[in-house]
Amino acid sequence: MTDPARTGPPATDLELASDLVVHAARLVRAVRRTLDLPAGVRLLSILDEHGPLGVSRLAVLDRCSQPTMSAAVAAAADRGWVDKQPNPDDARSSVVTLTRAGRAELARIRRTNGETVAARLAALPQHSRQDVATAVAVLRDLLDISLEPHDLSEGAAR
Amino acid sequence: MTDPARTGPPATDLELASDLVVHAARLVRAVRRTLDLPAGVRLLSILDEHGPLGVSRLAVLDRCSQPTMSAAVAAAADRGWVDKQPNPDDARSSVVTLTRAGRAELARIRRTNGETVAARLAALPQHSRQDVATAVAVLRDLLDISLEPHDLSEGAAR
DNA sequence: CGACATTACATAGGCAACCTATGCATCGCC
DNA sequence: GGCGATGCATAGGTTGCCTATGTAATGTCG
Repeated sequence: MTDPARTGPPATDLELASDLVVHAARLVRAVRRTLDLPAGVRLLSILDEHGPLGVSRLAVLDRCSQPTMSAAVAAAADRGWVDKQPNPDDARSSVVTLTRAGRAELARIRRTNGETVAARLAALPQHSRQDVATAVAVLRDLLDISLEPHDLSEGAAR
Repeated sequence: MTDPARTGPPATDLELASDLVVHAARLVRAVRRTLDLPAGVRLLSILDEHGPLGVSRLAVLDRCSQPTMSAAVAAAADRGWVDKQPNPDDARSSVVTLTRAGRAELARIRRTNGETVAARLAALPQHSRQDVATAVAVLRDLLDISLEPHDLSEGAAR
């Protein structure tokens, strides 16, 4: 298994953190190849989590640029997954809402992808369901703190 | 924080597995934006782990197509990170080897990326080092079993 | 109330990473 | 020697994402 020529087994915090990213990248591509992972899924996922939002705020939450999110919203709107209306309180901004069809599409993708991944996880006796939850939590929290600390956190609540 | 309109909090195995992929995708893009994550890193990482290999085998290990790996190898060879020689035992195939410079480059990227990610992880008191190790293991093992079951698993070592 | 910075979004243009399809040379085998 | 299988390269096209920039609406301030 181990090759004597390798630099060293992943042991340090640095290698661990680096490996986290590398393996995440591999997983994403592997999923994109075999399953169905359009970029718009993340948009639907955010709207499902946070409710209606404007484009810029969506971009921040997805850690992408505003033009990228504009395109994603336009594409999703074309397919009827989201509804984009001008904000009545601010003519500059929009309000993007998850439609019923979008919710169904999100559920469909979650189901298909989830089934595959869950099946593979089930074949790994060394990893409990709790381990997967831990992995998800690590990834999520890792991103949360990489945002601007004060402004974007759901301005609706206040 | 929670919005009453949302479909539901991630609870089922399916949603958990799906969220794993979505969050992984977000992390990868977030890292690509701020840090340095050229595609070739994965190639170097594989060579570091497994030692010299041919292009097709590398592609399988990285879960990418063979042409993609051919391009990655060519790019890495241009920069002196790998050495590509014809296989003396089989004129069809090549043997790609990690050079000293490639090893150094891999160490550099692991250091810079690792420092950033590790620093952010350190700012998350709710996640232990063990949690990160768990996350890495889940991602890695998840990919291991998605391969052909018998042939490619470093047939050399055993 | 008019000038000016700020904010929210759209558009233009381009690049990087991948993929499928296909061609070519070699190897294994009968 | 013919023939399928294997290893790799090339061609062509798609997706995803970025920076730079323009435009319109909003807040601010003299």
